[in-house]
Amino acid sequence: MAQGQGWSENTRGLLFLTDEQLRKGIEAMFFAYRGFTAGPDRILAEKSYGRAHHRALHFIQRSPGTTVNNLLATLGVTKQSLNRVLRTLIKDGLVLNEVGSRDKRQRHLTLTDPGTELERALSDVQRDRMRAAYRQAGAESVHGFCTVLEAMMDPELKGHYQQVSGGDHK
Amino acid sequence: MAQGQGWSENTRGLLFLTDEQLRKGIEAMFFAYRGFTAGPDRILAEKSYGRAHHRALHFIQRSPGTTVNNLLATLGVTKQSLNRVLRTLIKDGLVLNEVGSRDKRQRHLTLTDPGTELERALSDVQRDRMRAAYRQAGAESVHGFCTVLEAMMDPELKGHYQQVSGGDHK
DNA sequence: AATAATATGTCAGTGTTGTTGACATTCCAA
DNA sequence: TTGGAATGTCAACAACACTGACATATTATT
Repeated sequence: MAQGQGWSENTRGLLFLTDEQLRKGIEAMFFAYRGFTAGPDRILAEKSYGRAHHRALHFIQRSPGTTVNNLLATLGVTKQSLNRVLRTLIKDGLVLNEVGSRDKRQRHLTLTDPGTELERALSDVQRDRMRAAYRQAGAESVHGFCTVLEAMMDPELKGHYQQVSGGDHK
Repeated sequence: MAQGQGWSENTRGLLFLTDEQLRKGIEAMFFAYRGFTAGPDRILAEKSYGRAHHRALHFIQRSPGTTVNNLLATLGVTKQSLNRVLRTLIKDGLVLNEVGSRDKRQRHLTLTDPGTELERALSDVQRDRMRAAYRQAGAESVHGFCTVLEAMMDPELKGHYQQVSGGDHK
């Protein structure tokens, strides 16, 4: 259906993949990512924010009280780049910046009520689209989808992925 | 495995999806896309090109002789943005720009030998990663992966996806 | 106590990639 | 001939990434 057919395995259970099949997968990632970000992008444009703001809000929501260094590692950008985004979010009252109690060098980031609200709005449209795609594809496809995505991550990044969803960070 | 478990379907066969599961899927897309572009990005940085150049090379390779308007629709950017990228690729001798024979307003784009070579290099690292992820995940997962990605595209974009791989354009 | 390392913030400069808006040219078609 | 489509170009601007340098607390180490 998705790729026509032909995901054949050889005798050792290894997938046999033509360049053509791989290229289709590459394009699928490209086009799907466009659809994936289209909804949030529309909302962000109205408030003159960008994807960077969305990502910051998302991961602060995910790990309330996270530190700047934590965010940096997760997002994989420079501190100067993140700082520009955080500054506007703090100035606009969407993010709270509190000095750490144990280590006063650290700044703990949390969403304010308006911040939570915007994050929710962004998350809603993205989850709606995700949900629609998941339902259209079916449970088995969803499992495969996540398995491949996970295999596609940098091993280093995979840590952040697991970490954020699972236990607490230190 | 990928999402722990719990892709339950209700009596009407509809997926039951918690916000948490959907959020994980969103993060998976984010992290996976980083891994997806990491390889090409490294090569591009050396030649002081960007992702936009890669995308242009990819789709010209995919549809040799395509027109600027075709590329615009596929890439979803403005002609000014694409023009800047194409200009450098043409100037650098990676892309050939030929006036159409039937319609002389159109410019048909093809890769030169050096252009093919660079596209090949970019494509190689990306396909290698794709192949590794596919093999790690297995044939069934790959099918599900593509099914979900396709469902995630804008219906409008889905046309380009099918079109480019299948029959001729125009 | 002195020193080193860490965490954060900031300034200045640069580059890629996207956007609008305006305008010119070429050419097809009615 | 006129209208519109296809293409190219100019200027200006914004988002978001980068590097490099520097300042300031705070904590850790010696």
